[in-house]
Amino acid sequence: MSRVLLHRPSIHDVAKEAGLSAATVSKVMRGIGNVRAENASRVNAVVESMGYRVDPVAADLRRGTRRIIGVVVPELESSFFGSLITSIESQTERLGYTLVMSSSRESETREKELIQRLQDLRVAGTILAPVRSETGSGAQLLKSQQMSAVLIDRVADDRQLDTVSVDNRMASIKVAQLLAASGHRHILILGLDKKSTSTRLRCEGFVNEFRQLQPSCRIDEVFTRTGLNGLRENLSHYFSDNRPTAIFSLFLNGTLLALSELRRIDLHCPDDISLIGFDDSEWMQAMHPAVTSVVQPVNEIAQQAVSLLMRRIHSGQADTVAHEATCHIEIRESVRALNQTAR
Amino acid sequence: MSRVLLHRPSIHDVAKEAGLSAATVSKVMRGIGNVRAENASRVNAVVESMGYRVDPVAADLRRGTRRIIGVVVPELESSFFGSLITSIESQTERLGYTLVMSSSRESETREKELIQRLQDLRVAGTILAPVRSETGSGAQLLKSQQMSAVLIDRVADDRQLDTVSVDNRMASIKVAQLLAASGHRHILILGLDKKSTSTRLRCEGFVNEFRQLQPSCRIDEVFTRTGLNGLRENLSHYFSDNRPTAIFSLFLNGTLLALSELRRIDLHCPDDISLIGFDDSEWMQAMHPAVTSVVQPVNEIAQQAVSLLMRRIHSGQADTVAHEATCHIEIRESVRALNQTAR
DNA sequence: TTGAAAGCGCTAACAG
DNA sequence: CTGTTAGCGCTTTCAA
Repeated sequence: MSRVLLHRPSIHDVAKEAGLSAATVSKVMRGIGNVRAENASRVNAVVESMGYRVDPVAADLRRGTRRIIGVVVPELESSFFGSLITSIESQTERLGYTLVMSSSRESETREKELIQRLQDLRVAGTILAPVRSETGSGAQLLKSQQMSAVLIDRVADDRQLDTVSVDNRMASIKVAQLLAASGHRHILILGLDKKSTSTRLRCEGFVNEFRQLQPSCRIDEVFTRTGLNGLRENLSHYFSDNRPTAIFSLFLNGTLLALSELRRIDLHCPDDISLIGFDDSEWMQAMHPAVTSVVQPVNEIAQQAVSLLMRRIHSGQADTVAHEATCHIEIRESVRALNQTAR
Repeated sequence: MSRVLLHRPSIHDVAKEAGLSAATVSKVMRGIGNVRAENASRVNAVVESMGYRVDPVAADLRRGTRRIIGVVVPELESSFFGSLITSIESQTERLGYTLVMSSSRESETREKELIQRLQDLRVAGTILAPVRSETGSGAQLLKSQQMSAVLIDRVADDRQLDTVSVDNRMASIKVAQLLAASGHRHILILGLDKKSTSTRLRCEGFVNEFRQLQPSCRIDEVFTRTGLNGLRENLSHYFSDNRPTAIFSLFLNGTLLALSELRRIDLHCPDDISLIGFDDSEWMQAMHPAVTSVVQPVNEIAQQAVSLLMRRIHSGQADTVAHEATCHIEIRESVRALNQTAR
């Protein structure tokens, strides 16, 4: 005897059709409370036939909670943040949260607006990967609004917010050890602007360790403030007078650029020069030579971020933790020992 | 005289504090209706001092609308979908919508679940970039639930849903024209599996046009069903007996792979062989040689998708449109004319 | 085991 | 111009 509904059925429509109350239907939907088996199955039948589905927004409103988590990243064009978000998504949806993610496009102003919007949405929690400029004004807002939040990736020490980052220094130390053990003495470090904390840590970690392992070493640095093309020019110029035996790139496109420049000046990798760089990419294993890289543990970062966020959401006050995930080096063909002697 | 509130202030808290009604505050917040200037500024003052912000979720509930748009893409790891989403985001947020995006991770099952979840959320509209398998079951769900939706990217003809795709055939025709005009006769086409519609169109478009322009041509094809590494093997094997004068890659990583393989067998690009490929990437212009590529108009796709979706949301019934955006070729150094004669 | 009533935070209709 | 009333769709007492 069901009338045709113009709009989607509400819990009351179901209740009416089943000859029960909305409260009972609600209990059945959530699988809790004591409902007579007979009534429960009647409700289920009606739900089925009407195609009823609980409106999570209305449910949240009533409950006074929002099963939403906000994520703000500086960009979505790179595979790093792409896979990070993908991983965060699978963590959070398992917990029943909906993700609202957006890109600040490296704009600090936009970052703040986005956080404000998340705050307006009354999200349960926020995961923020700050913009490069790192003045931390987004984080500031998170704190002043007392939002449950965790900072990831480009993270300055923070005493009020949980943070998850990668142990950049240790990763670079491992690179230094690898190259030193392979007999390299003359290294080129390739990077973009030197301002960001992670770049600085990667640089420092390498230089300190390498100098210690190979006191008679030479470490050159090629940086730029004018993007990839600027870096290419500097690199080109550098290679006109210099022949390091290994290149350590601090970011993905630097590795690609190095590959291209080596080609141009006809230096063979790894025969003439070794190459290792931060960030792994799908094509690296299919390349010739397959490229050795420092891989950031994206899943661990995501998993830690989500679990810290959950802790923060549920336990409110708690001591802040700063998790540092460990990178590992994916050894492939592009790094080779200098002197094939011995053994 | 304001008490300290434990929770965030509601519109009633503001009303009470301002000595007015919630309805009046609501009018002020939305900047509509007639409110005495004096009262309006009092409301604004209180709003300011209490830090009040409208709860868009509650507002939507009451209004019976959801200012949410759902987006489902097959993956977020590639820069294509990353920038597509970034572009969609800036379009939709200008219109006051919040984006809920997620990755189906190339899983058809997951795609359906995600759409179902968007339906549960009562989203105003959905933008779907279907998974590669293209059986269209996600699209089917969209239709059967009568959701406002538009399909993008990998799109089969659809009579019930608006679609936005790229004119793959025409793009490949342009590539054929470029290579033919440059005197090439022996071409290698590089691709992943040949099942997907866009791959097929790209292939067909090129082959037909090229054969017509250069009747005495030879077109080889190297594909694979075993990922990038499989493609590399096939490519390697191919080059042991063949020397085309140009390579046309149907996807981004293919271009990279070709570059690497050319390096391995010491063929110089573009002196010995020309290279052009689908999808543009930041590094291409910084490479040596800078890589000529077919660039998909991401912004146009996003803009069309959003405007078609809005039309669908607001005008409900309307004839379905299938928009095809035009690719352009970014000419750089990797393609060169064969015979530098004449002129 | 069930349902009536209240109300999450907001907006819309309408009477004053 | 303003306030009262009545919900949006749901969950949660709490009395029956």
